[in-house]
Amino acid sequence: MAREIAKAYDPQQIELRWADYWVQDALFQAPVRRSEPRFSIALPPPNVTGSIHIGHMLEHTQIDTLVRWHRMRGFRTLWLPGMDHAGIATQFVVERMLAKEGIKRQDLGREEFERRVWKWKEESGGVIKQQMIRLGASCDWTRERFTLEPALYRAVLHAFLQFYREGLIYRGRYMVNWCPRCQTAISDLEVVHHERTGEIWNIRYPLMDGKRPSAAEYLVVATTRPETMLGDTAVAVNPEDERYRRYLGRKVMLPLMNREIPVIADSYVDREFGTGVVKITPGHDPNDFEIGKRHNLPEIDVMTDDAHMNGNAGAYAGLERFAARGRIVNDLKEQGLIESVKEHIHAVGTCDRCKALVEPRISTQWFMKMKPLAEPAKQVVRDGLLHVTPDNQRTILLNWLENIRDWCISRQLWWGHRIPIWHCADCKEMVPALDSKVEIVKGHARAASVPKTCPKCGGSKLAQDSDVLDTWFSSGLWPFSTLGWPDDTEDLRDFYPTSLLISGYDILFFWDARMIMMGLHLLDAPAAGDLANAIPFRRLYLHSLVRTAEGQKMSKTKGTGVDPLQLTQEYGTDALRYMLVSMAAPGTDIALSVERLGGAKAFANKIWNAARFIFVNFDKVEESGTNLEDVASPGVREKAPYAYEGEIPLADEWLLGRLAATVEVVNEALGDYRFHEAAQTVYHFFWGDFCDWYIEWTKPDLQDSNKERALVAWKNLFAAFDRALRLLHPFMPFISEELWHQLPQNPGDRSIALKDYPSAQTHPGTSQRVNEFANAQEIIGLIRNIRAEMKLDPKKRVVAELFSAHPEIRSQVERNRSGIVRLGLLSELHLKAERLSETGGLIRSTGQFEVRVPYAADTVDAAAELTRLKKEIAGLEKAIHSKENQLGNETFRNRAPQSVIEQMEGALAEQKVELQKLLERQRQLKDAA
RNA sequence: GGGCGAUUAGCUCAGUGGUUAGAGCGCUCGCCUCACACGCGAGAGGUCAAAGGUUCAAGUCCUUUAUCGCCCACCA
Repeated sequence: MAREIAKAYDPQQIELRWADYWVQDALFQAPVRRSEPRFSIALPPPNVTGSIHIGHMLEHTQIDTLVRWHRMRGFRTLWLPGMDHAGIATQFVVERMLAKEGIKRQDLGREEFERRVWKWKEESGGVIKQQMIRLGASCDWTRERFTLEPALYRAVLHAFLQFYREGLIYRGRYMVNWCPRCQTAISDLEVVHHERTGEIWNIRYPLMDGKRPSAAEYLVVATTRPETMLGDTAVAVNPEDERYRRYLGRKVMLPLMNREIPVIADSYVDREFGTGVVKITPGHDPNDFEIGKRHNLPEIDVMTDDAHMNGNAGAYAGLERFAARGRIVNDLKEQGLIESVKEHIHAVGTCDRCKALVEPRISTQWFMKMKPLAEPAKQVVRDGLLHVTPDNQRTILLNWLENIRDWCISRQLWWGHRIPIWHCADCKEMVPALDSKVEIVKGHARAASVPKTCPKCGGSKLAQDSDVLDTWFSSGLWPFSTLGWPDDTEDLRDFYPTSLLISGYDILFFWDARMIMMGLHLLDAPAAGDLANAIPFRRLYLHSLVRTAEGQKMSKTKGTGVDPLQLTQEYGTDALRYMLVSMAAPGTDIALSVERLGGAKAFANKIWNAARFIFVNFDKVEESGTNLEDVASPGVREKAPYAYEGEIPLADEWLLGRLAATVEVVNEALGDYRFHEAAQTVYHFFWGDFCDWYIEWTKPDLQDSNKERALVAWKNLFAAFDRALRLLHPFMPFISEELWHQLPQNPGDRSIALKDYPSAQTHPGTSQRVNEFANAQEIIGLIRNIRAEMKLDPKKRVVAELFSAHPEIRSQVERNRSGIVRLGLLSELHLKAERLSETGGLIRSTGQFEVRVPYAADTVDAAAELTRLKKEIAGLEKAIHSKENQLGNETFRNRAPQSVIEQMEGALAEQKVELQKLLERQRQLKDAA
């Protein structure tokens, strides 16, 4: 019966089918509480802001490769998926959509707006899940989580209340980063600094002369933001600065505002910079805020939430901040108070999300004390309880933890976890939720144990804080909240700490560091000091970022983003996965390459066609009465390799040896996240070893008229193919699954993903036989080289001669004569008893043997051959000299390891023999000419 | 301003102190050989950014320089 192997490899035909199958049958549901070693990993939850991009694809491919690899090696494997509500980002997306209808969120009101965002979340989350399924992520969808679902809201409440009780969360009026577009405070991390060329204005502040500003005396201050001067409450000089000492205690007139402000001394001021006089605006500059505190200066906020000038801005009230700047500069000019304007390069802070210019501003917000939390985190990172790859990221992380500052966790948004604090309208007391219970109202969670009366004044007018938490607060709980924390669940006991976190290095501080700190703090308590079991992941791998072919960061707004689904349709998911993984060397970003993608597809195509070869040819065998079951059933495959006449055929043994070696390299490489190395090794095994040599070598055996011989060949081939597919599976899950199902399987075996990974210990092969095959390969290579050099008709069979001084090699050649003859396209192969003559033939040689194809004089370009020889001789001489030098060096002989010396001596001896041959051929060729 | 990284074949990049430094793509030559032209076979192509140092031995470790990136940072 003919197999159904389509003539052309068409990933579209197979991938969707298996993607659905894997999910429908819940093949990747993680079993609880069994004895095997476990491997658990939490998916970095994608934001529900849209769809999967190529960066997710890289991340998911790397995770999936490791997850499938572990699962196949017998680990009880959990990959827990889910999504992040992504407060500010999602709210931004929905607001933008509403804006197209001309609606603002305030028009809808909080409740209706939240309803709209939920609706969006359902759509976007659904799309992302479908994409992930389509891309073959082998996660456990039965455990899918969402950061805003009731169980996770409960975890947030629990964590918040604990931190609050412990005094690690506090509320206060401080300078924060304010995004006027998003109209919320944002954390330091969410401010992205950009170098921009702007202007710096030097402005004269007249000194007060009694009751009136002096016409002649003034101080010059510099500013890049003239609009903030309306909030100035002092000017400052360095206390050591002789130039200005005499002005201390005097006042200047703040231009435009007609406000007298003092000249103060503060060591913060750099005498060397500018004029050495600084205007102090405590309401709009973080440093000035600190100085203001030191000197008890008033703080004047001159702007509104949306960055217009407010009532404190005098005549400029109502103007947008940059319009105000223009007007102010103009007015100062008219009054002759601008001393000079210069171009100035400085870093401006922008909102990570919406790119608006961030305004430093005093505001009442919630903060988290980070220093106490950072200490244990530093410890686990420093002591290696948490293993970080690449290593340089470890330093970066430690550095950041060392310099950590408090975290502003409140956001003036509507989409997120509402802060579980109630404010008493009468006495302003803050009352936390009584416990972390949640109730479901209209399908969504909220705190259930709401305080009804104020414990301080007994008042009953309690209103919940209107702010929500920074989205990273809930993300920070992800590795344990998803497993049921704060309850002591079976999943939590079984899968926590997770084995590994794979994330992009761009969110190392945002997310990874916070998970470490929060996990250590919140889960440490029961076991008192047992950091190793509180840590949220034992290993951390920071993957690279995918860039455009030009090396630019991908960006949707610039249109340089790439849709992975589209690439999938064109090249296949397996090809895209393979391309990403094969380029994923730790620590280096990936430039997306269409060429590499094409190469990856060619690889998939190669695999497909190898399968076609096997099955199409087996059809012919089947016609003669042998069933597929007879040679390829799981039981038959398992017992391979099979021997013929008491000996395992050379190619079979060699191939299995290569497989074992490949598995060993793959295991080591994946264990160290060297995905590229693992992928390339697999590639060379399958293409080079399996297709180019093994299949080519065994073709005649498969058709051997001796039925027993043929059956052995088929059995070994099917077994090898099965193992090769399993080797490939973590990298290319779809094609390997598809082809694996073409083999007979036990009824209970539902997927290759649940079968064993090939072992490096099985049939590593004896070095003797592996070497024998390698020699045959080398001889064939020499023959082919001669043929190409002589420009022989590729179909023309020729006579060749072979000489080797080693009896073992001579007998090897006898044993493998037919293969050499066939792959070298020879008519005859003569084993000679003495060195081959250069005249009348073209010779290629190694230290071990030499091969000669006799020629008619006109088939070879003697001059070209001489050039080639000369070059080869030069290279060889160089190598020999360097070895002789080293070996002649006494210190080398004393200090180098014995193995290195022996290896070198062996190689030197061989190279010397080879050099003699080359020199002799050169001489003969010259003589003939 | 502080920190981190990169510089290797035409291009994109691997490379764990130890034989004459590798891969993919591209290039050259020859082949539609009954699995595959997304293929087969054979080749060409590199004073490893520069200089100095450590070492028996350096693409690999150290120092300096140059160029290009990235991250962090409150210099008006």
